[in-house]
Amino acid sequence: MLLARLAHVSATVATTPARSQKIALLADLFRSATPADAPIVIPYLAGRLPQGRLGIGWSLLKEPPPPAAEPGLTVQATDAALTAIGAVSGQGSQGERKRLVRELMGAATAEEQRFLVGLLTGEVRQGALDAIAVEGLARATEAPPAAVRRAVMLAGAVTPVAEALLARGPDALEEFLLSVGRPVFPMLAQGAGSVAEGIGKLAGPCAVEEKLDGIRVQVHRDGPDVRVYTRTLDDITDRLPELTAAALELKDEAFILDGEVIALDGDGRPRPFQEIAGRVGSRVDVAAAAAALPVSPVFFDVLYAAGQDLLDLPLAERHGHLARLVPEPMRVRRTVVADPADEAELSAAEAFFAETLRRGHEGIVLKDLAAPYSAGRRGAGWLKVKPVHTLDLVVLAAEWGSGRRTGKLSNLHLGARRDDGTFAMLGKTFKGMTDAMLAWQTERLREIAVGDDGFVVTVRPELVVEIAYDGLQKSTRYPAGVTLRFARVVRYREDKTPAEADSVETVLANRQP
DNA sequence: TTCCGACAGTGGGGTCGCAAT
DNA sequence: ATTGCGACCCCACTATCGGAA
Repeated sequence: MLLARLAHVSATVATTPARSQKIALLADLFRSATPADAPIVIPYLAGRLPQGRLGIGWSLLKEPPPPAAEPGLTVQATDAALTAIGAVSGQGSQGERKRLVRELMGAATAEEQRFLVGLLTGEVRQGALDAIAVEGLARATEAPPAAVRRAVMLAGAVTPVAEALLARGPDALEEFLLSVGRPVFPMLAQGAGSVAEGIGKLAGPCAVEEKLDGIRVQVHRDGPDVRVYTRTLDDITDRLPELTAAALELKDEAFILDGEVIALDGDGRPRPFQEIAGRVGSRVDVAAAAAALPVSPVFFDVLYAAGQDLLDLPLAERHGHLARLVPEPMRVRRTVVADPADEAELSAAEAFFAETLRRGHEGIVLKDLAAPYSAGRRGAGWLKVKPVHTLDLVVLAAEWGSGRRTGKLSNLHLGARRDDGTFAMLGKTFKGMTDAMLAWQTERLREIAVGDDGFVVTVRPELVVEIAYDGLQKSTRYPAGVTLRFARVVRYREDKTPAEADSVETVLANRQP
């Protein structure tokens, strides 16, 4: 198959708003893929490379060679070229990689170049990624969509499922069972505004668990063999020897556990997320990193134990297995609300939330005790509740948006007031704005603009905006030495002048101990 | 007919490792 | 030694489609 065909379908999908139509377009393409093309075509149309990330970013792609006039690249030749690029490494490799990338891009037509840039940077922006591609695969192979989705979640990737389906038809889905050693996509939580709101939404018996601010891990043990995976199913076993040791201490021979890795002070308080992320990211000298910051796993779910797949069991039963398998200090703290209509239980849940924050943790997760483990879904069965802080900050500048925000001023630079009347930038945000706010702020900011370099529009510091954020983190980038975590716009405060905005002192005083 | 679940898009900061400067 | 880039950790929020209610 020619790459031109994929690129054209991708471009068509991008301009088609209806999801049903996107699925039909993808299914058509998948049906005409040969067995050799399919393992390439399907991930490509899901916005993924079969090789995973290749270390090619904007810097290697920003000045493409002139496009080819006629399409000649096949899908398989493209895949072979990318595999070759991925294999180049070591001193002086950047020049060779650049040459190979230019060679590939030079063989591509303009439409193919656009597609390749999206694919290589991970931004295909066709309004269809994994989920829609999986629907298209189901349509093309006449397999039940729900069964295909489940197989993909259990396989941890689309490609093996696609290959099996195309080779052997819908019956092949039965091969995709939960198995120890093969990671599955973890279940995720949705947000809730408050404890009461979350419990109300679940509308049934629920667990209230501490939400720990670390790195999500899935730990597999099969006899002496232990593997540790991240949320995106990267294998990080070698970076966290403590987890292998912990898993081998448990009495069962085979299990899959879901949990969080954190680090604790001598007095039991959690270390900041940044430190744990640094530890988990350290690959070169693991022993030194482990000595400097030992980490502990805290488990909250079990997917496989006692020789069985537990995914479809209700949480209440899975937790029974967890409690049997994992000793209490290695389990997340929790309480249970048996009757959401019981005022006393509700206030106990509120008290648990407050206590969790006092202990220095991020928040809580409310979990429906009847819900199965929905691998890979941001299911309604788990709801996270975190405290929200707000500040009134001054807009210092704004960046021109991209994609559907092209032509709109989008990403705001936020400043806190200093005593001398200047402002200290605390970070940026593009979140929380409706289309109407985006249009309004574009107009308003242009009125007070003092400069535009084509990327950033600097403005007179006159507009005050209320910003919600999850907390402060240390920063070397911003002048106050801190930045806002997960900042988002709540509303503009046209009733406030910059002189009434929050000061740097106020921000630092609110810092968590 | 209205409501709501699931997706995709639009980017945020930090940290590590690697290659180039 | 320092700098820039890319991968991957954490992530919030809005708009939209289409099935559920």
